[in-house]
Amino acid sequence: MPELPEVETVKRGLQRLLPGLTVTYVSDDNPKSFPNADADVSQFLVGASVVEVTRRAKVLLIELSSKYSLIIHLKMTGQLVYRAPAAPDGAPVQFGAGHPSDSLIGELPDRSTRVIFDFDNDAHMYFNDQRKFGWVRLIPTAEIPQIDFFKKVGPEPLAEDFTWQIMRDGLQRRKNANIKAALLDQSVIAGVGNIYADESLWGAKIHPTTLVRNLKDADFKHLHKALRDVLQLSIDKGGSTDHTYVDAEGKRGSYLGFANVFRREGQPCNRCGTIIEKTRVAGRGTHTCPYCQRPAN
DNA sequence: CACTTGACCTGTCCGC
DNA sequence: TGCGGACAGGTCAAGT
Repeated sequence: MPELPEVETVKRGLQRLLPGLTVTYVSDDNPKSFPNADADVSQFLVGASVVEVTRRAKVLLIELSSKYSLIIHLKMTGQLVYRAPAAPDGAPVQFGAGHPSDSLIGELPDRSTRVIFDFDNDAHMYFNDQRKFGWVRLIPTAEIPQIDFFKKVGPEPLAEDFTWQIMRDGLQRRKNANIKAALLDQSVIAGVGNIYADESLWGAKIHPTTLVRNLKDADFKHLHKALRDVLQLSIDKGGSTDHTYVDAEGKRGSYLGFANVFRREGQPCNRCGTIIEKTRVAGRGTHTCPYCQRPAN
């Protein structure tokens, strides 16, 4: 579910809310969701305080004062929601408290809650995950760079030094694959998923089945700009919410209201009016304008 | 090695 | 209304 803009939105919310808070208790209902939440590591979790919340690719990192960090992957349906304690009558509502009016989710925990973190200010953070693909792990902060995923993950597409040439050279390692599969490859570019692959290819007027080896420099330049623009726009809109994604306060993102192709099959293209089609490319639902994005091979 | 496909889970939606 | 099957935004492992 969550791709780079969604994880970035969650990270920003948690970075405002968590630093300085101390973990007082952790419970989990599913060993898969927090495979090493046992006595070996809990001593580095309970009693530790949050130093900083960061993001790399689609992974959240919560650095703790114990020299350990929580690593969290939301995968398809994961949520990480902070709830402040209910305000006493007459007291001002705390930032991060439940917002019944605009929150997508209600009472927590609910049946998708897998892990609950309690903090010393009586707030809770809920890791919810309907499909149980996501996970939380606690590992020494110094060992993070040695994890296979971080060793092979590609560059951050919004980094200042992510030039179109770097993007071209990375994608050309997958020269015989189609461009959609290459964009989804986390070792080529970090954080791109199905939504922003489709949106950026529409922006660059490239058909998703086009083989990477058939793309020209002009295509890579257009794709580079389209990808960065669409990721930044989505972050500005708080990410995309289809049905399960919410930010750190349980609120939906509004990017899908600005999407040009994703989930718009049967509707007219915003550029030329041709009806948007949905097909299957690289094993994923894929949205294109058949006029703007004509297959090149 | 490069590339594609299936599996992991649960919930929802669509057609019969 | 009920039921089976397809599908869902991510990543691995296993297959060709």
